[in-house]
Amino acid sequence: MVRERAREGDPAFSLRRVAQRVGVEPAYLSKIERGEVPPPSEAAIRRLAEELREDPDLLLAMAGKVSRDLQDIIVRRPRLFADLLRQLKDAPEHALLRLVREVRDGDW
Amino acid sequence: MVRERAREGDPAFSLRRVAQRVGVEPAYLSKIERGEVPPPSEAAIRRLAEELREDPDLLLAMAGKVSRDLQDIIVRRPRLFADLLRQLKDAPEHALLRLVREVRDGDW
DNA sequence: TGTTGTGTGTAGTATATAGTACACATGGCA
DNA sequence: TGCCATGTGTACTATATACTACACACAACA
Repeated sequence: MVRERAREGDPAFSLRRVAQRVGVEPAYLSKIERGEVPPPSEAAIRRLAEELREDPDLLLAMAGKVSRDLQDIIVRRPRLFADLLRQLKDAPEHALLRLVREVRDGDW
Repeated sequence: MVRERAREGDPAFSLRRVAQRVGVEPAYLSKIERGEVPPPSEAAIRRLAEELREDPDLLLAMAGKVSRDLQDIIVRRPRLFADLLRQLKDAPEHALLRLVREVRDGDW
């Protein structure tokens, strides 16, 4: 579903070639793509993301996972970030975007 | 380290009694407390937290884990929350507290 | 028409995770 | 001093995770 797009016209993105570059067995990648097996490790997902030029956080999310570095951020100040996330859980998209922008630009 | 405090003077918080109520073997709880084994499952940590009247997010964090419900919040909008968390990673405590408060009070 | 590349089915495996079961030494206290 | 509760050491185990290895059917193409 992700690879297929890159594959259009480019044989370098055949399942076998990608699997080879990523370092997993073709049969395994095939099963991953069809959701026939549970998602691979974070490390494998990261290599896959790099190979497909996709956002690792996005691919990890598709696998129901959260990047270890993000988990570590939360783990260091669990109550603060737990509160924040649960409060933002159902916030509308535009509000979140604004918040991210404001925090980034430092005006808060 | 957590249980010990509750234990002061209260024999209901002996390792064996707590283990019994939480539903794990005393020997296992002993090893957990001394860090001799890897942290238990999220479910076991939650039962332990309830028994000790501690914040589950805090105990999970001590185990290097992040609550599944928080992970799910991120997984639903990975890019937004990934950005936000990484930007807030090194933010000073007071700034984070203010942000949490502002978001909670709705003035943003 | 044979070989080359494609995706996939089946079977097996190494390692990690998440514990249990039981025995043992120690200290209080009746 | 016999008993009971405490915490802990050793040995084992079931299940999940994260894959590999190999065989197979199909399509193109030289």
